[in-house]
Amino acid sequence: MEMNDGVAERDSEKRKEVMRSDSKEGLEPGANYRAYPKPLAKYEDVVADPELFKDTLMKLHAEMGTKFMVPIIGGKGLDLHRLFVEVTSRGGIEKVIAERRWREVTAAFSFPSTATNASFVLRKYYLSLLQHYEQIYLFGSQGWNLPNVPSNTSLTTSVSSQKLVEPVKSHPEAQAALHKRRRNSGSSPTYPPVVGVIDGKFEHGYFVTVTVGSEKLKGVLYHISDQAPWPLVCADESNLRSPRQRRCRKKLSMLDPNHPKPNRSGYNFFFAEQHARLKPLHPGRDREISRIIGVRWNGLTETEKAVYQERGLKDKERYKNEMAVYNERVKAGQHTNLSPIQQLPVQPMMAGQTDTKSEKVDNDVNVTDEDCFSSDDSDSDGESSHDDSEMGRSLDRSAIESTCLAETLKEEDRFELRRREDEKLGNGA
DNA sequence: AGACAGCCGGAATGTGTCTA
DNA sequence: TAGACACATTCCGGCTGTCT
Repeated sequence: MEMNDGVAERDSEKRKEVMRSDSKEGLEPGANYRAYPKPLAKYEDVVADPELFKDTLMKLHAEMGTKFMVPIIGGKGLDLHRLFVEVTSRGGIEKVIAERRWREVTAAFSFPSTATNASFVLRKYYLSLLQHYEQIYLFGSQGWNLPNVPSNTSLTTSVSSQKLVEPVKSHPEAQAALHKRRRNSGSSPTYPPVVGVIDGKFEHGYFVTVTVGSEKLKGVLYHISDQAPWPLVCADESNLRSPRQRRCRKKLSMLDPNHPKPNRSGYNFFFAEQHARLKPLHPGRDREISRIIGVRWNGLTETEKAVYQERGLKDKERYKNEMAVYNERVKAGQHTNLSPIQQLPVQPMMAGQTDTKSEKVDNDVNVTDEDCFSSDDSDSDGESSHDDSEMGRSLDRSAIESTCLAETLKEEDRFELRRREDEKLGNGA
């Protein structure tokens, strides 16, 4: 087995710590609370001894009254011990899913090429056969809540235990599927508003107080990723290198619809104009269009360029003025839509899920921090490359009911109109 | 690094159907 | 009913160029 993943090991230890401390005060036994059987061995022991693993796993299923069998994949019995080791050595099922490492896990089994959906099947079996086992032996969890409890009312439980409330729904794909179904059905459940306040921070997460409707709950948001614990913060912009991180930065600038749109250069205006002209002539050949525009730009005389550069200068001036007004507003403490992080609506989320594309999917009403701040994923991020059509799709998909995003869009629309008017004025002049 | 545009293709995942 | 398979869907980075 490869427990050479020191980071994963440390993560496990930290998760255990959180679970332990949390289980003392956070996971309050309720009507749906079920205590786990005591572990019969240490995690290290079951990892080292496949027989002990099998024995303890069967006993667990017997005690919990759940069905246990060795699944057949690709004509062979699935090595559950290996599956358990592969997954837990990567930090557990949640982390594997969140970090999209199922492929790695699947690769460890050398399934025949005919088993095309092996990773999907592996995950299915892990969830049904090993998830509780993982909770007990890896995380030291002492209990869990039965499904049917509205998941959004259970942030009082630890993050890890909360994910057990509706384990299937907690996973990105399942959430995506869920959302898909919701989209198809055209209906969505309504949840009470959830507002979270960060009480404190520790190395791998935050202590939070969450108000769910009229209920005040305390809990832990645990980030198990090796990356920055709060991807939306992007505090250190010097580290913003990858496109994903760049998008975080853009996202932040997009957050506040009152933030002036950065000025565009003369070339930007030229590009937009030429693109609109060339698009019908070269459908589906955008890269070529870009290249042509570049050639054309270089072929312009200084006088011709000056026309666009003048527009660029005007836009620069516009940006300068708007920024001055904006900065004054910020100084005066007037509203920008950029809420202090402590006041952000917080979606109950599971450990390691801060970077998954689907968590907001699970939230049809409330706005998650992801909706507004995600550095990643979420096609609603308004990435330049997925502009209008993508935005429309994403709205349709997930955020149409999101107050924050809807407001943001309204503001953006207004601003866009303003921008276009400016442009017209620029053209007229 | 991000602004402008938006399609392409790979990867991951979901879903439906067929077979033993 | 589980497994295998094919197809559909979704996501996201990359690509083009130049400028600020």
